[in-house]
Amino acid sequence: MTCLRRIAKHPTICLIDSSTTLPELKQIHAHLLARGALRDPLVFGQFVTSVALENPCNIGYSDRILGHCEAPSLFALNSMIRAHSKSSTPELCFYYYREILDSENRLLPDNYTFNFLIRACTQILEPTAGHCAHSSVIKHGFHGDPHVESGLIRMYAEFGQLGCCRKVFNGIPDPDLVCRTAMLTACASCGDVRFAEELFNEMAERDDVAWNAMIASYAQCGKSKRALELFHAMQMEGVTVNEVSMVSVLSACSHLGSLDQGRWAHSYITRNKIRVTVTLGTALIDMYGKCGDTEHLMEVFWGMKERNVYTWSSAMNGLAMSGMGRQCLDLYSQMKRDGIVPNKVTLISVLRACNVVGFVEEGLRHFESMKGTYGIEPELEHYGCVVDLYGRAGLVDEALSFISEMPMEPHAAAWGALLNACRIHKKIEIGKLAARKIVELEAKHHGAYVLLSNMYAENKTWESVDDVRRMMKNRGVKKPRGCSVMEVDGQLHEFFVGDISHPMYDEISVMLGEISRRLKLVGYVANMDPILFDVEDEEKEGSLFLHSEKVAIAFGLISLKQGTPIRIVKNLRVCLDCHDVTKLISGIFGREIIVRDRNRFHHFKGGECSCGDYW
DNA sequence: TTAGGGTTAG
Repeated sequence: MTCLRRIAKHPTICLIDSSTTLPELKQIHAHLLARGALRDPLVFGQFVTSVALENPCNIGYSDRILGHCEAPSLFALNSMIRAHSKSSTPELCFYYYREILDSENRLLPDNYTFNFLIRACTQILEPTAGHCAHSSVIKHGFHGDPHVESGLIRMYAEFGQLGCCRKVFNGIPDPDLVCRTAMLTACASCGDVRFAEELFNEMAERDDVAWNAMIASYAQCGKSKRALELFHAMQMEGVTVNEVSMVSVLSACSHLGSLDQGRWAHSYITRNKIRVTVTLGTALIDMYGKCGDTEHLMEVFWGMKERNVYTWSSAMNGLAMSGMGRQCLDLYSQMKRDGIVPNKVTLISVLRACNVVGFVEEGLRHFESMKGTYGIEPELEHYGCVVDLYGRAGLVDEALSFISEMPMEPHAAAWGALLNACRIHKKIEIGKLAARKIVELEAKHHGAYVLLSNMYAENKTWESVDDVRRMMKNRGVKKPRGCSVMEVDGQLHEFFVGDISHPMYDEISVMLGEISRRLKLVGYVANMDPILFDVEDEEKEGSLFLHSEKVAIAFGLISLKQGTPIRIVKNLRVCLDCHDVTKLISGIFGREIIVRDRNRFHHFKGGECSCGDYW
């Protein structure tokens, strides 16, 4: 097909490809002009199209050629809209659309025009322009075109306007598979995964793309288990699995922190010779990072032939999460040496890396470089990282003045970072201020109450602890239920705080007793502070030993053979007592325990934790 | 001679 198309082109135009430079283009252009070839509208159209599409750097050259052309064809103008819709200048599509409408040779836009124009509106995320384009579609009678309709569904989904997606979809008398799949994705991305499911179930025929769309929808909305189940159903149906399916599967494994299933997915890719594209490689890196396996993360990373900014950022994020700040910063230097330009996401990993190793000066330098060197405007997340950076280093006053000088309204997370620092460095007054600010911003932010109460408790000001508790109850603030997940033989086991429903709870209970006995032998005294702020379950149970990660560890000790690390994923931050106990268990039982909490990994080994007791 | 649905990092 490609061959035929290429033969259809003028032989000189066939020389233009993605590596063609501007001087080479000028030569080709001069050659065609000298032979009068460009007088043929077909050759002219092919020429501007190739110039604009083959190498995005040359779009400007096509713009200039078109500027000198008295009556460009619809094909040439459509090609320019198409090229700009994919470029960094999608707004120029509207200029060319206007050129069509105002053309001296009375051109009329066709279905191709609208298809490309809709893509441009999607690209620039401009709902007003999108609605105008939609009106023009109707005015010119192209609303029945399936290419245009699916484009509109995608566009409205990007705008988050699910109602508009529905209107378009419901207006199609007999939507084809492509439109149904576009609608399925639109629903899921706008938060209605149930309707997406309904559409999927109603499909009379489903191809690999439809299956991939449904799996991706589950993975993206956090229904990771469901995504994996659907993937297995897809295999059972004999539908071809490709690299797109595997990206979503890996993303689900990352979310679950399920290393066993992630490893299985990796071996599936190898066994089935699935092409490891940049995207798939990045998903593998992300999976290993989020499962705390930095060794395989680096193995995949260095094994990749091509790496983009996503690949580097994923690897850096994985290292930072595991507390390997130095390695993360080394990778950052290497990335820049390789000519990859960092973006705002990369910088978050850089700042977090500085955080975990306590490099305040270096962190501030990178923060400054964002705008100064890379022209990236720091966002709330970056400011939050700097507050954390100061706070962890004990520079609480500096953290406070940094927040006060932020160019935008600080968000709850920035104050939260300060509050955490105040708790650790025992700065009650600033802590109170931070907590008040958080509650002002988010009245039901349970973390603020918990940290504040914790701080009072450590300071032994019990009346204030009671006040905070009362405030929480009056305002209906509830701490989310603690949950730890661990995997044994590919099976996920969930443990909720105070939950005794696990079928092996009797054995777990015996192991908890054994842990308790051995902890006492080494002189462990329960750190009772955390119990003070758990106004819900844990207090009622009256025992810190019901915290979900302790139960999960006990289960790990009895169900995983010696030498196998115990890997746990927790939905909240690890509490002080669990952290102390886990360190001790790792020493007493000689087990490596890896806990992923809400923020990072804690690698417990030989009585120590990789976070250095700062989290 | 040009088009539509599914995939990656905070």
